[in-house]
Amino acid sequence: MRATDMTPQDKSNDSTEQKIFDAAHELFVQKGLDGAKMQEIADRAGINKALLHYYYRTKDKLYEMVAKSIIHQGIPIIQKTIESDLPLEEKIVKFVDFYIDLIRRNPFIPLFIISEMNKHPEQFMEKILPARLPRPEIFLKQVEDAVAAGTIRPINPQHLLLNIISLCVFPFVARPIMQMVLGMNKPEADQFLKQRKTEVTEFIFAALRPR
Amino acid sequence: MRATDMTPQDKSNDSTEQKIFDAAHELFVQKGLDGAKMQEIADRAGINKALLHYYYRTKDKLYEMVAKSIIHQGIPIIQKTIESDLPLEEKIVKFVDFYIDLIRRNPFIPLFIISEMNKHPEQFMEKILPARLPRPEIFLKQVEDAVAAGTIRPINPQHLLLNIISLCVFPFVARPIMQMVLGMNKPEADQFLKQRKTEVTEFIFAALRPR
DNA sequence: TATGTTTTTAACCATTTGGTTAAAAAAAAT
DNA sequence: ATTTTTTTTAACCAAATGGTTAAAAACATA
Repeated sequence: MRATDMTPQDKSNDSTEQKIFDAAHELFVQKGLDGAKMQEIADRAGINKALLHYYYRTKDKLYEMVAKSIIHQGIPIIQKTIESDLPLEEKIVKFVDFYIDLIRRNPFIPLFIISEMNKHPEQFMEKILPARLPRPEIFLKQVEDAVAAGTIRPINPQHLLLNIISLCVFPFVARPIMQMVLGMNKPEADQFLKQRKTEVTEFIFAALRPR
Repeated sequence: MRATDMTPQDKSNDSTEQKIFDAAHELFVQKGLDGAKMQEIADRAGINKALLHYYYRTKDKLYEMVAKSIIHQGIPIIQKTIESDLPLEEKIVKFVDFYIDLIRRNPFIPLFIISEMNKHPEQFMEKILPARLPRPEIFLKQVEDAVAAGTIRPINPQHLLLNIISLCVFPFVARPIMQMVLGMNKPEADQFLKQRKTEVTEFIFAALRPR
């Protein structure tokens, strides 16, 4: 059984193993490895705590499987887009489109990654992060070529990639405090974040327009 | 005694109270409220655990004082710049300059805020976040006026503010994974992050240039 | 020097935590 | 129908955790 076989899903007709996984997924996302407790996971799954150990052996193993599943929900979309042969402009549009959609539906993904990556760096890097990460070489080359051809303003490709990801991710990660600073209630903030896709795309292309 | 009276500082000739605060600051930053343990804090401070309670009464109170101190290290610089009467262009340059400097020296500030804000939302919002947050009204008005005057490309002021902050903060928050995706070692990543200030400023002004 | 106050220590406490165990119950195989 | 295997239960365990207590030590004052 691999991490990709066990993902969060609909709750009806669940096996005990799936019930545990779903409960753990929710609690690890909300409270992280240290904050989520085994008894709490058992309560949420509606099972006896000893079953956690029967099916997953230790808290760490359960956590690692959940964490891998979360990573697996986020990384392939980046990979598919960044590594594709689409023309640069189309690639940027699609990346922003897909990535913001993904994060709007699953804001826990970047939140979890950032938090746990910094709280448990060794465990994260050595046990959770997949061996194969998205490779940006095609994208970087495309940016270089576009700069050389004069179709975009001169810019360091790595900084451009980082800018694109920053603009997509950060607003969702910092949502609570940004909402307060901008004086928005929840529906207003929802509406505001709905606009991110077009705002980010426009901002990036404006920034890339040759002089 | 207020949170502003107790900040992390040089370790020589410390009072016991300061030693505790410094140790707690380090450990809460590294591991968060749930991950940092009182005995661990006492060990790091080189004191007997009972003193934690003598000086700070409970873990929660110690945490809240440390958290307030961390917030206090980050927010005033935003406030001072955003709320100043500087012309818009100069305000953006100074904001990016000061803010990236602050985060480069203290990457724990946004990391702590994002992580703890999402792990303990009620405690964060009700006990830690100051009543007075930076007010963006002057900045937003300046952007509107510049758009109306045609000195910058039409853009929603709130999105612009969010874009600026995203570009400044996110690379430091996501450093470990971005470093791996971009295939950099630590010195290379340090050098790369050194360039953020000019890259971000250029990117923003390019994005704002009227058509 | 004696007294009062503050700080520190070491032992202790009740609860929580991740994990174990053996028996009972349920499911599967013969 | 019986036996074997798997799943579940409830009780238990040792260590960890945040916190308490009373006495000793250190400091300050008269």
